[in-house]
Amino acid sequence: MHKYRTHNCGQLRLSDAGSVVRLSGWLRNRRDHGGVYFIDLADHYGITQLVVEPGTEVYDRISSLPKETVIRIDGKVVTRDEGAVNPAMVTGEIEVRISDAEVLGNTEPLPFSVFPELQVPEELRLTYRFLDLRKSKMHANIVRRSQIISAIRRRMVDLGFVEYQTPTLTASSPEGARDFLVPARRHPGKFYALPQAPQMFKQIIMVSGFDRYFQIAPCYRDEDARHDRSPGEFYQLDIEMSFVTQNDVFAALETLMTGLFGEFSTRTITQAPFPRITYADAMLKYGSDKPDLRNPLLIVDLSDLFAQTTFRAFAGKTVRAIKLPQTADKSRSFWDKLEEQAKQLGAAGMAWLTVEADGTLKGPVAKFLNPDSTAALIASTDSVVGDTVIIVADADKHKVCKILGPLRDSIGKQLELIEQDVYKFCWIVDFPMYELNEETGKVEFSHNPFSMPQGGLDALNNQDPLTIKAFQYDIVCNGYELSSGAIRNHQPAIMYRAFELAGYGQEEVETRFKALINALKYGAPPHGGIAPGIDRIVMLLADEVNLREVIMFPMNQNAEDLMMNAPSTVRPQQLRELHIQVVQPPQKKG
RNA sequence: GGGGACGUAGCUCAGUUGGUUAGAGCGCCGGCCUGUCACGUCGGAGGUCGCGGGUUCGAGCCCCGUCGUCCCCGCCA
Repeated sequence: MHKYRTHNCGQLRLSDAGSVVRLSGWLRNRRDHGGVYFIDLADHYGITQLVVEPGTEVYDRISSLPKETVIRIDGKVVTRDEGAVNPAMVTGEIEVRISDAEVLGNTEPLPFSVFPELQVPEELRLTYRFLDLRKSKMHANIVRRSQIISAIRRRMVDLGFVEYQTPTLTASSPEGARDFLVPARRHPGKFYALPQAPQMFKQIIMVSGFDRYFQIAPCYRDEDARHDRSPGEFYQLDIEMSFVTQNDVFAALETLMTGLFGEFSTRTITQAPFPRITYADAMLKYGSDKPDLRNPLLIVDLSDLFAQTTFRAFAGKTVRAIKLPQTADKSRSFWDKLEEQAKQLGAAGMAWLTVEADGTLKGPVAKFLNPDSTAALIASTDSVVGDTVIIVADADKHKVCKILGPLRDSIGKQLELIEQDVYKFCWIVDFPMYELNEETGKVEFSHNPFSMPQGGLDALNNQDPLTIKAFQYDIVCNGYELSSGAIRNHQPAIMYRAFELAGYGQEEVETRFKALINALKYGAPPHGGIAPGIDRIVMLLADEVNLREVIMFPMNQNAEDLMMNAPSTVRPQQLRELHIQVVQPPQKKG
């Protein structure tokens, strides 16, 4: 007999009744009935119920073991009585009568309950992650993550992609987020950087003639955390393709996503082709470049309607509205809270108007509307009796979006309008190539500087930079930006000009993006790609709100690994070897 | 860097207007129970109310500071 087990804890069935087996696992739970003692023995594969009677030597040995002790048992598989069958367990028709037992691993008192799976402070969970991961939900999430990644690889290969690896010790990238730096021992004062994404590598792979690249790529960015953004590191499904247009990239991703989400979920999934929404449209209708299309609410522009109004709060400003269907019966406090929320988002105020049975509008600003405007407002918001229209105005169009976008999300949730059990995908297209930095007044790249401007060199030479769009796109699912991507700028001449408009001279481009610009000079194919976030995909498919629930060993919000105690100080000798001297920031006075 | 919420037993939480000895459930320890599967039941141990200061006759509760966790803003080409 094997030293530890003949079967695992999820394996035994009715057909095994009568056989003598050996099992090992964690003592997850126990129930003492005086005359009979039950143990739930658990491992990666499942749970098997063990039974032992008091008065035996085995009982004395195991009846007082704490939960989560690792034990090995020998015993006979027996059929459970009809009334004792547990249909919720795959092993629920049998149990194992213990004849011998041995403790393989003792446990200290647990810092929290592994079973039942109660709520535990995040800090404790992360410190004792090995215990947290034993919980069935976490265990299932992590296994699911692995299956999803396997499926992605299989599907990518089926689509004709080949996985290539790229370095994780590379050069600091001049644009983008803060880098993680690694001191170079052999080069005092010089540093490697961990890649924020294999962006230049994957483009160079295309120049090298490999055509369809993918990689489950680790990416490192020194940014602060969000519920959908891990600090430090995360994984992207990095993709790049040669000789493609934007539609070719979309088609590949649509095939992957519908297949993948269909494989791992029973929810309804947007059918390909996914809706294409221009950036400008998305900002107007949803107040966001990552709209949650499960939310039926739309933002409507009423600026023209109020252009001539005597109401100073609206006159000459960007005025936009959301219609809240059948909300006339909402209490005053509902609207007050909503206005408070709008103010916290930066609004000067929020007006609301309810459509009355006689076709008039009721509300604090109704008096500023003549009958014609009233009718126009009702028409443009497509309102009927009992609907309420909320209105926000500001001289700054961006600000109105930043207020109404989150408000739209919040109202959708409050009114329970969010469609459940669906994955709604869309593409956001036609991102602007440049934007104006409000502080400096300078033109800057709004996204990836390597994107191909729509209209090419001609547009760069003859168009107002702020009106140039890029072949730059995002894929969005249920309000989460899964990825940005672009058709790249593969022509050095266009590249130099594009950077010139953003204030970079040719020499500067040569030094900062030396590898890429150099590669593009030696026969570069037109190419483009995208890089969906693996963690976010798994989070959506696992129906989790927080990324940490689908990552085995995540860092906390302060980018600390509480289990491994990272970051940590290092020995002085290590610093000397690396030619590093630590200068502590001045102490905050206490 | 800024804002918000939270911090009471190992865990989840309650704690009234500031008033006697700070409670409950789970877990833990001990007893009882032959069919449970979040078993039931009886009893017991377990507390610097995050920490420091202040107001007060009296602070878990009020004020100031500080630390920690999460969420948000900034940041994320």
